[in-house]
Amino acid sequence: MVVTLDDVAAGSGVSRSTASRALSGDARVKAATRSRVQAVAKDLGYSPNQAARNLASGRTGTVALVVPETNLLENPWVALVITGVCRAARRSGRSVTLWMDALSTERAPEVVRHGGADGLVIMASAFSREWISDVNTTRLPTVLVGEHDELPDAITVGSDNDEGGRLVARHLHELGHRKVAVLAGPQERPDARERLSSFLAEMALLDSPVPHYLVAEGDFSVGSGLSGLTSIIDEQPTAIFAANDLMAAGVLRGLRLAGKSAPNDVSVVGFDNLPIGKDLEPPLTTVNQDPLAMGEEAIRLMDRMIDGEPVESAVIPVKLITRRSTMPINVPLD
Amino acid sequence: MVVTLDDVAAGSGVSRSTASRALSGDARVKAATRSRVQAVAKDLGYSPNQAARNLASGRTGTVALVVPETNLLENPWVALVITGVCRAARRSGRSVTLWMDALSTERAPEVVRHGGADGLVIMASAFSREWISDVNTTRLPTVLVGEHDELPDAITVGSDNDEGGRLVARHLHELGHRKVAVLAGPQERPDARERLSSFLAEMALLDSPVPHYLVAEGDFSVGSGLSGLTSIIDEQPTAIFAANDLMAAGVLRGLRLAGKSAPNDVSVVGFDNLPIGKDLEPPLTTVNQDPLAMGEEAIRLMDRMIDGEPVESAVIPVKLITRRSTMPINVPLD
DNA sequence: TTGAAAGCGCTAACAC
DNA sequence: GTGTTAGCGCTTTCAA
Repeated sequence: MVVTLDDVAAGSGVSRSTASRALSGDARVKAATRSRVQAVAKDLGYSPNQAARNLASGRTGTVALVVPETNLLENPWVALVITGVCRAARRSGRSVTLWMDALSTERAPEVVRHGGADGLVIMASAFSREWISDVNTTRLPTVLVGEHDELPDAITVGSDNDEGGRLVARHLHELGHRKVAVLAGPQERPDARERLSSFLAEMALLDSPVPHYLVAEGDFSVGSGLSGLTSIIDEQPTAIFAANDLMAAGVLRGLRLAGKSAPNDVSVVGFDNLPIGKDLEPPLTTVNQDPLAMGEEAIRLMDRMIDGEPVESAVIPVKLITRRSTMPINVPLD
Repeated sequence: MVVTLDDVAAGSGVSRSTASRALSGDARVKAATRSRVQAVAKDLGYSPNQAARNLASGRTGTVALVVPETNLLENPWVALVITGVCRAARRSGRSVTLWMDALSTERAPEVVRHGGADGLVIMASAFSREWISDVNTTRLPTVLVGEHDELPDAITVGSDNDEGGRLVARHLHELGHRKVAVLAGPQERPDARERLSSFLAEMALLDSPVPHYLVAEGDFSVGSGLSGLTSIIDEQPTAIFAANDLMAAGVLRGLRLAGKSAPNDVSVVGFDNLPIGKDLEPPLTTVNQDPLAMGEEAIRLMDRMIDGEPVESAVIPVKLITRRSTMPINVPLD
């Protein structure tokens, strides 16, 4: 509505095309011309009309970030991924459209399909079945944060859940625990399955296979940690591995309600390393994921895909964070 | 690149304009025509090119949501506001560009100024001084979530901090507390000032004025709750009002470190009603804000502003949530 | 190294 | 109720 490229061109005595090139850093314009145009542009307070630019170039400079609403509300982990995505997007000159939707199929795919964004970054757990076909028809570059069963060939950025599960097994084993219970995540999720299977595999390797009756399944919520606990506590395990921190928090609360406490009665390990882990009582031993790095990696891959370069899924390393919720067996504290 | 409006028009035997009107729900097209066009569009898999639409209409259908990165990381409260904004935006057919930036002045205002969005929703605490001039030059409709000193005339959506502070005062007074300490928020923030002044005013009304040496200032972080506690605990207050939940969490931790506990030794009240409050030990008495409602209200105001209607700042009610971190004085528990 | 010209796909007066 | 006609502001061949 205000200052257009034509104004800048006229003001600097060049054609519109040259002005355009100068401002977008085209190598072909003479340095003197470029700086003159830039000066005029700044002088006039010119800023490009994004819509026109998008229309002419066929690109939007935008990535759509699809997040399940429930997750952002309950799970700080998602906030970190978002942060990473925003940071990286900004660095590569993109803007981020936040799509906190994902559950109603209607609008999102449509808007996204055309003109909304150059690419899609999706929190895998946001995926309903319906979405999948849409993502497939959409020929947009897509990166999944976390794996998803329905899209096995997708480009993903994941944590090393396999290594994570094994780290926990080794840690508990080293502390002397031989009767260890697992509160697994929802087994329809690949990450939850991997944490469980790797943990069980490693325990078996360590000659301490975990019997069936010491395995329960939750849904990654605090509440399911609490209720899941009741189904295994009677077996008197000396340690419990909860497949995420929220369930671990539920376990700790449940133990308190049952008049027991960690780590004296039972050692407890989580997974995620959410910020709240430090503030639990006792502070939680857990597996650190790096959601910030995952978000950044997602954008890195996305940039590549948009430029038509070949890319491969990425796995971000994890590490064990030892805090006070685990302790060696046979060495009562206090 | 693929199916355009012209294709739809041709396919349904109408002009492009009619097709356009039919698809955008213009009341002037005959119902029969509309449904025919819509059918063809669906059939062809048409979806509108957003950029072209924006360019032609001069609107983007987008609001930019500006959030300080640190807040999203540390403060779940912000996640709730974002959720509210996204929900409401979706309902009114807008998309949300997340601007997790705000600290570097450079790019944000420029991109936002032209073509990026129809309006700005800003978390007030994101505001650096530099931003302010930019927001003023930008003639974009702007809604602040929370007040900001530098923009006293802005349209804002705030919580009723005044009422909140008074609710806390009355609650503690009713429980019999007469020696109450305050851990205030950073006094450069209007909300922090209001919570403090209203609390002090109400205590004075109740004939229990709070002396200077029982007032400390923190920065709304857990750490500052912990350190702030040390400066008041020697005075042996029977209750502490921390001006947000994060500081209250710090206070609880500090009390434990000092070998004391809430509520037996000291009652503790927070402000915000963050989800973690329930999981603290003991569960935290606090003032509930409704960030979800704030986010939604922000979009409601924004829609109005974009349509050129007059709007006024909104204040969202608060209420006291009583949990176990406060108890009557003189009645030892356990 | 620069300019001229042709759209990108759509909306919105303005006629009919 | 529907068609005609201009652009929206920019990028991008294609020539020069």
